[in-house]
Amino acid sequence: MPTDIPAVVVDRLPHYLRTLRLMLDDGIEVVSSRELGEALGTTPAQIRKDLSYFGRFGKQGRGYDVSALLGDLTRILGLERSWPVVLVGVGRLGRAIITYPGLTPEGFHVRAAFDADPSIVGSNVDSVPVRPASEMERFIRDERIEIAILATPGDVAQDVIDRLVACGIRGILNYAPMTPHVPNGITVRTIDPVQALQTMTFYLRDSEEEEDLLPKRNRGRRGNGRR
Amino acid sequence: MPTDIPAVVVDRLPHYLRTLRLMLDDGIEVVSSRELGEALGTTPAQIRKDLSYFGRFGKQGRGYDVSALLGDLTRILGLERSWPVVLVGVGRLGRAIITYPGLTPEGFHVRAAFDADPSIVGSNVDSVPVRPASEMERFIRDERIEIAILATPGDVAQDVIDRLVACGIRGILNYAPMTPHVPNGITVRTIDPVQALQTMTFYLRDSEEEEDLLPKRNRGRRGNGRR
DNA sequence: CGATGTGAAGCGTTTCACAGCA
DNA sequence: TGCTGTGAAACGCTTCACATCG
Repeated sequence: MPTDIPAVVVDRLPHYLRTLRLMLDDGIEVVSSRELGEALGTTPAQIRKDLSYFGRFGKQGRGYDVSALLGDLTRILGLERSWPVVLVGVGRLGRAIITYPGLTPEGFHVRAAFDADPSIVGSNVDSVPVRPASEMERFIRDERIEIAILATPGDVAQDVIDRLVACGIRGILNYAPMTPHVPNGITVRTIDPVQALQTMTFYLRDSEEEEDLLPKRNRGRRGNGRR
Repeated sequence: MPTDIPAVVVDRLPHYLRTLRLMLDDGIEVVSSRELGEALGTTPAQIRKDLSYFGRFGKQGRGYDVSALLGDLTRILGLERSWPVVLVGVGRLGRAIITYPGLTPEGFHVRAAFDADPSIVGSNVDSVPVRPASEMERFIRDERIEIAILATPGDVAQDVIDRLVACGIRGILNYAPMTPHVPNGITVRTIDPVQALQTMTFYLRDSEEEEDLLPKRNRGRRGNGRR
């Protein structure tokens, strides 16, 4: 398996996974890169090139065996096993994340949640124990946890990130609206709905003028959001 | 203002905004591209190049006036006004989104929520009225709403997207775990924590072997997640 | 002198086009 | 014949390096 895969390629693999599962559920056994591309909104060439980074999975003249490719991608992404995670910050958002039923079926198990507020420490959220922030490092080290979900306010997020990294966390799913700084080798993904909305408004900016049917100075074609 | 801006550039502007606000709060009046780059985890060159797509905002020998640049970026992104949005799908996730206090201060106002379930139609979530899905199109058209937040189950999401697009929605913030298909000119941003986690596991995949201190065949440097 | 704005170079990703194989 | 896998071309983004100017 090649040692340097473009990050954009890795980012697309979960999409492939999801679509292949749907196809398997529909009883589709073989799929061509053209068909997969249509389902995913990409080009056949991109799918073939992406997969070629990891090996040769197709049968010429036929396409890809859905079930086999599903298995291969699952293994490539490291999803044949389950992953324990911790959550930091048990506010409104943190609770919603713990309660979200989509993580467990994908193999991500929230083992503990941490918060600085003594009034909620000791309680349970959806059977996940809330522990004091001071015990965070020990728990992560003892349980050999590598993934953390961060749902604290933005102003303490960087401190928490530094602590997480120091005790062995290697992947952080960040819900705090801030710019995370981490050393090389640590993967951070930030989920930020406001940021997403703020990029959309750029493209919507002055559309009301167009809607008013006033044929002003001809507005040039503006780039649209990808996908 | 140029008519074709790379999408990656637009995606970064909200980050710039956020950081500039923090700097303004800290009383910083002037910032150089080097300082901004450090705060953002990018290079000075990228910031200068990004900004250059929209005009000339800096003073040579000095840097950028924080407050002025903030205003310019706010205008560029179309954020000097507030944006009405609708939410579709009032399940656990939909409620969490409505309840999330971060949208309103940024100027995004959820005007109505829609759901097919008659048992919740007519209720309010955090003072947002839940209306029947059948009234969705009329409401969007009457109120001239351009942005929708989608929080339905994945299997109905594409149908909803088609309806949204048909009645004038131009930007969709998609929380459904699926691949959205939209015509050109419609902006979709998908928020998918599972996808984010699944890309992280790729980089963590076989780290336990390394941890076990068994000096196996030398493992090459593997690419890490950007940022 | 210090920092911007920007052509041009460098680099990474996507697309093309076709050889090779079932 | 049909579709994969893949070098090579095309494209787009990032980085460089410097002329320019307060």
